[in-house]
Amino acid sequence: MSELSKQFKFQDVEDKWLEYWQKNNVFHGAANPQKKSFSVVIPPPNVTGILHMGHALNNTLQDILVRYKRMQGFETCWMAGTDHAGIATQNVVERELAKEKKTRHDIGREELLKRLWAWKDQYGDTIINQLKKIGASCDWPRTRFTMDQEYSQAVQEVFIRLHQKGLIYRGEYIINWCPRCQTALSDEEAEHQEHQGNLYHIRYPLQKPLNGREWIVVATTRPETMLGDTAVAVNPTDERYKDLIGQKLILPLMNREIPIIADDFVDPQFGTGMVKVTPAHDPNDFQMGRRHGLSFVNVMHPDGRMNDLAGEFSGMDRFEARENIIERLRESQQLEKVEAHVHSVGHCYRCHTVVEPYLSKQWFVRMKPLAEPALRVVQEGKIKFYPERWTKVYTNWMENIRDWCISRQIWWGHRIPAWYCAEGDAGREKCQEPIISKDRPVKCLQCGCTTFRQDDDVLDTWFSSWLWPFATFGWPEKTKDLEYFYPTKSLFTASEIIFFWVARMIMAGLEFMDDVPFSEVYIHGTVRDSKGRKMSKSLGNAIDPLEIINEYGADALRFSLIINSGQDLFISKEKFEIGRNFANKIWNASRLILLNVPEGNQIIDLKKDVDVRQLDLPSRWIISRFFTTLKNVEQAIEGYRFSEAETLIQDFFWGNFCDWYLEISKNKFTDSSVQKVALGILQQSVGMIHPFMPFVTEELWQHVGGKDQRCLASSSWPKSETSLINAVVEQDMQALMDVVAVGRNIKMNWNIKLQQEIECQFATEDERHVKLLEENMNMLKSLLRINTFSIANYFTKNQDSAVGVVGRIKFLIPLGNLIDVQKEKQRILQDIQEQKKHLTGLSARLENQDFVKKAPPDIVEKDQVRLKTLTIKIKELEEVVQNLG
RNA sequence: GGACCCGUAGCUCAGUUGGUUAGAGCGUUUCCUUGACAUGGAAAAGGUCACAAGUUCGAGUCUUGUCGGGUCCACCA
Repeated sequence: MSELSKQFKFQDVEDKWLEYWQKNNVFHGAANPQKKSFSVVIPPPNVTGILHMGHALNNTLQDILVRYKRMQGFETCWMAGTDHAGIATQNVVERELAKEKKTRHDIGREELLKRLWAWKDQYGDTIINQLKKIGASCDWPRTRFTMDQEYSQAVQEVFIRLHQKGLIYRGEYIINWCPRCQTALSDEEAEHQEHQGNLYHIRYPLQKPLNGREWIVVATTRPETMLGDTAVAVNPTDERYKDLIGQKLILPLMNREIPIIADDFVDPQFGTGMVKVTPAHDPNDFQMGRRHGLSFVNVMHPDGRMNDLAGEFSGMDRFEARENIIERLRESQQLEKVEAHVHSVGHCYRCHTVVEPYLSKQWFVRMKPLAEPALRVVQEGKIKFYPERWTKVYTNWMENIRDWCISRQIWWGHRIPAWYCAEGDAGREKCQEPIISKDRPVKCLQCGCTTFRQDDDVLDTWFSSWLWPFATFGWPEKTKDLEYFYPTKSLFTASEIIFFWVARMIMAGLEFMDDVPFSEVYIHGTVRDSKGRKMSKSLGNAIDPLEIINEYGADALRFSLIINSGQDLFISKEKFEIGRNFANKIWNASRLILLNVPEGNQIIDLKKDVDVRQLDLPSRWIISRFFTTLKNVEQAIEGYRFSEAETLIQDFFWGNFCDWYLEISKNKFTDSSVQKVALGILQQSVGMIHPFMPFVTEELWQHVGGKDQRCLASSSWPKSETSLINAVVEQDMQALMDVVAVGRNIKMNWNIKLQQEIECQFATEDERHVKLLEENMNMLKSLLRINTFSIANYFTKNQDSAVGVVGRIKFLIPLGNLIDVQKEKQRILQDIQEQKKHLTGLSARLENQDFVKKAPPDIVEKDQVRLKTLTIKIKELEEVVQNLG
């Protein structure tokens, strides 16, 4: 058998296996009626994306499940791809353009698109290649892009269908406007953050003084919008202002006459109880404007500068205008006061500029009809969230859903399939409604004109992402793959994406496929640094997964990320040692076995190829432990408890197999049954660990997996053999391990070297224990270095021995003149005291009639047994003290 | 304003439906290079389970409140 290096050199194997898996098409899945299907779609990263820890976590989780299912024999497809990420990508290319001192308007739409596609061709695969490095077993040849030809067809189809159903409309409303990106955003794309601002109290003079009042005071956080005020509102029930309703005010700085109106919306408690109404710059004011037939005065350019309707402030940036307006009001004594005021301000999720509520004509999706079925499938349990609490977040959003603004004033994206005829553009009343069509219309049915202009806007990126689970399989065509792989099984994502993507995919799936897009949604945490801050490039606290792969290996990255994953993950570089060390441990355990097992082995079936009844206790024990672990690992994976699965694996492989079984077996490798068991457990373990650490296991499989085997990635998951789980064996072995541990403790206590041989005397009243000790004395000898031993029923009086007690097994280790009798006595007396404390508690509980009567009988019985054992133990310890003299 | 999560060893976290003397990894201390591995082995120290009240025979676990930390939602002029 080939020699392994002393350490696992991940550098030597990772690329080799990536290439092998790829070449042999191991990750490809295709419609196969003979097998059950298992499919997952990747959350498509932005084409502009660079792999960060969040991606690494997200994709490792998916990969564990996908590899596990593939090994279990499912026909597996993990759909890969990227998202065109409209605003983000356009921003990147526009920044490049800016270096040439040009804007997109200088070069025009077509030229910009050319550059965008060129950028995509050059850099678009970056993240895909990075994902491959972590071992993600996606069906890579299928890799889709949300602006692929076929995918775009699906997007247009969806737009047209929804429009036909009356679920898409166009209209003038207040939307979130990013003055920097110069586009509309959806409500989800405006991130609200608490902001320490001011509440400005401003005097608006009455046209005619009334009841001694010359002015009224309004409070606002955005004084610049006052230039577009067309009314001031009070609550109709507010006694203070009843007489003012219907009066006129003179808008300061603009000298425009505006009315005082009454509206229920106004909260008399807030501010002064009088609200300035700016219908073109605030969603509430917009509603009031509609209710009261006010005019809509837009005072801002799309780039956030004040426009011609802003009078003397025209041309100023909105925040500059704010300063100037306040200054002017102060000068004219119309600024009554300024209060500090914390309120939340929306920011563009792409460039973090403060968004402006802005009046403009946009396209919207009517959401209520789509939300209702999507809500139902979750309530009925057809889709489950893990952890379950996210159900509530989802439900809450769905129940309060608002219409979705889907048009964007950028150029990178799916152009809206709406066409305007020349007559309509010229103002012809009947031709105002656009024609919805994939292709340019031939003739306007209203006026007969043949000149058309396509809508300039493109669709929100998420308007294509929400089709991902079926558009990637060829929808609207009824492809075999679509039929076979839809619906998918699981979706893995972070909580921020629930509204953007998860919720909308569910709506789209139900609307267009008449079925849920997936049945289980796993929400994982956010990766943070060791101080709990979100990892970000700008903070400079990000740990680059690729750097970790270079330094510690991909397996280490994967294993360490998952085992640390709780709600959020707090990551520092040292944490990746966990995975590196474990990979190395697996490697070296294999090395030990390979050095001792002859070449040419087959895969060992621990049930058929080994007769368990012939095996010694440690072998039966490790087999039982393996199948216990396997069962628990399976349950953990199925329950999306991946970190638990890894803990189970590590406990078994390191804590049981390496620390005990291999230690015991080291000197017994001449025994062919030991060879078989050690190799068999190793083979099965390597399979069990593969979904978590694909590289080291695949490499080892070539050495331990026998001849002519398929690669591990396409092999079978270990077969569960619960009949080989044996609780009695596990208990017996545990007792012997405890003896060893207590014995080592004694040695350590008395400064006896671990490898120094000792004598031992055992005492136990239980015949079974006597047998157990005698049969396994060889094992104890090798682990405790027992020289001679005897088994007695009673200890004779001794002056020179340390004593250990494990359950009902008691043992003496003669120490000769090494022992300090007083010290040993002291130690035991202390132990007795400790035990007595527990005894007191236990007997108090058992004397409590309420406990005896009300607690379940098995619990009471357990405690009674415990009491008995403890009593004997104390008695024996006291005996020992007496014997010490 | 509403909803949610977290608080267990110096650090990061486990702790199933309430039921032994609350666990692990890292870190710390002591010992050990004997051919699988020092990316290793052995042993040890370290906890009033944030606090308070309640339910219960029994609470880290359930309820309520308090304090501390975090997240999300909302038409917060």
